[in-house]
Amino acid sequence: MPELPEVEVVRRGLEPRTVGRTISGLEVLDARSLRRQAGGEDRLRAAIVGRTLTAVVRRGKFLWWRLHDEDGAEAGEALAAHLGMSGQMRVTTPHGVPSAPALPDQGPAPDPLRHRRVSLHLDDGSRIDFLDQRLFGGLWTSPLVEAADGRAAGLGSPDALLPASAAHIARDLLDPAADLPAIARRIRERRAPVKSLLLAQEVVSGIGNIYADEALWRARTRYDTPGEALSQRRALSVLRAAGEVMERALAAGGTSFDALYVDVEGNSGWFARELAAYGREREPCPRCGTAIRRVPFMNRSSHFCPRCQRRR
DNA sequence: GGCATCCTGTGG
DNA sequence: CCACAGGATGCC
Repeated sequence: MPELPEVEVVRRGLEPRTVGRTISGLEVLDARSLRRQAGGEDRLRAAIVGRTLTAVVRRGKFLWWRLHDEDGAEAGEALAAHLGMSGQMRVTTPHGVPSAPALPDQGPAPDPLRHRRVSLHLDDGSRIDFLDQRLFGGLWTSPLVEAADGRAAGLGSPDALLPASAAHIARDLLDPAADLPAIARRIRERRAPVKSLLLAQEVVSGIGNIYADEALWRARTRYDTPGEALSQRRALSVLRAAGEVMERALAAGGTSFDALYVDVEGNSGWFARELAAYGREREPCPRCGTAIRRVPFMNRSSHFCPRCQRRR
């Protein structure tokens, strides 16, 4: 579940079901999901089994659990997770899988545990399953470091500690500590197309291909406008548009095109219906009626209205 | 800073 | 068979 709103939906699902529980076991069905774990499965198991999950935190698309030892001491490292293109976190309880509905009118629900790669067993008998069709995501531990500005590291914890492996990730647009004028200035220092800057997680995090196209549509700006061609005002308007569209998507439970993108109970989000540009090639622009175009961009696609989105 | 690369799967 | 898919990274 790729972009910020979908990851935040997962974080909110995990929080009440995992915080305060202790990890009692680790099951690795596919070691490729541990690619980022130094020392592999054995080291991961040694680092997490017996420890208690005390917070679930998110910055951009990175998630992590804070860990405490049996004696209550901070463990000094986090259990980090990234969902990649196709990762899911699913919670199962001792009473069985909490039903797995997909989108409406989609026929029979697929096997809810297809592509299960790693499971965490918790002391209350529940299980967190990490599912990942394409294996771009994963789980790993990483030592905690202090955020450069000393502010809360992400959503879900008040302190400034974050995993070293996420320390290069900028703050996201739902983070109260994000400095929008400063982000806008960084965008304007660069010649690269504004869309690639929106996707650069070290500039501003959480935005992916869907919400980049949606933000640019809302701000009436073309994907290939050079960052340096934007006024401060327009750069800020693009960032505000991105923040707003992600807020709205979060309120709708995220964007789901198929059963790959679901919350911890297997439910889809409903924001796909509200997308104006992404995935709407040849459909009329909701603002001016011109057909939305799709063009190749950076090994993927950009969707835009050729009439009301301008280079500026 | 742009591009291939890591993967599996679906749809035409 | 080919194109395409919500991402991050490592390498010129």
